[in-house]
Amino acid sequence: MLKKLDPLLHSELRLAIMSLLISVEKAGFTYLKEQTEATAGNLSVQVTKLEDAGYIFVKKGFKGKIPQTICNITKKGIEAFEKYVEELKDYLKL
Amino acid sequence: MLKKLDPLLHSELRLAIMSLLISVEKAGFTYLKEQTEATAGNLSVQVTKLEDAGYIFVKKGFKGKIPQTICNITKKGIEAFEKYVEELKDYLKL
DNA sequence: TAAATTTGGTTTATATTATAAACTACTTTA
DNA sequence: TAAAGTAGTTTATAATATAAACCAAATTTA
Repeated sequence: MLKKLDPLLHSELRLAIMSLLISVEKAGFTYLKEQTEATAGNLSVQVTKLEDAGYIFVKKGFKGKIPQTICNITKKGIEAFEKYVEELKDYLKL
Repeated sequence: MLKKLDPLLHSELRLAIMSLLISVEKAGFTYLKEQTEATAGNLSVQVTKLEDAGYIFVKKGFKGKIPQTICNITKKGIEAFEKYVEELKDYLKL
């Protein structure tokens, strides 16, 4: 039987964010925006959702005088991502 | 760069339908309903969307006196599914 | 140095999508 | 023949994604 997929990860943009954070471990808002080609508004909303879920950790600071938002994936986020991948494999016949 | 995923396949229920049809080649509405555990209404809507896209072919007939809807995956559907799997692999780091 | 533009976002409104509830048409069973 | 079951569709609503509008501060330009 196919398992219910984590709806928080089964979203193109949120999955892309998580995928990037799995690789780089830490990334700025602007980097994520460039890589995903999302609008700032959409990215802001989805980052907040991932943060609320405890999948990522967001730290706000400054790079010189310019505000900077840094995102890190959490242990919980890594586990959720890995679980999602395993569940999705059944759908994809992998 | 991560590719844009086919929105028609990036839906849990539609993906489940396609996944089942890839395996069995042909399936009745009731079989799909049992396997996916979807409500009939939701299933009906999603089947129609896949049909409209040309990803599946729907044949309506009768099993005795009882109406029966049979779904088959099309060549286009198989190709779209395979493309989706390849694109998604980048997200999943597979 | 004042106005315009850019950077780095958030908030809010709207469009899209998913889902469930209500309904239809027919059949079987009590 | 009334009630319940089968096999769905249509329609209304809830959830989600996305974009547009907005904000504050910094930087560039005239």
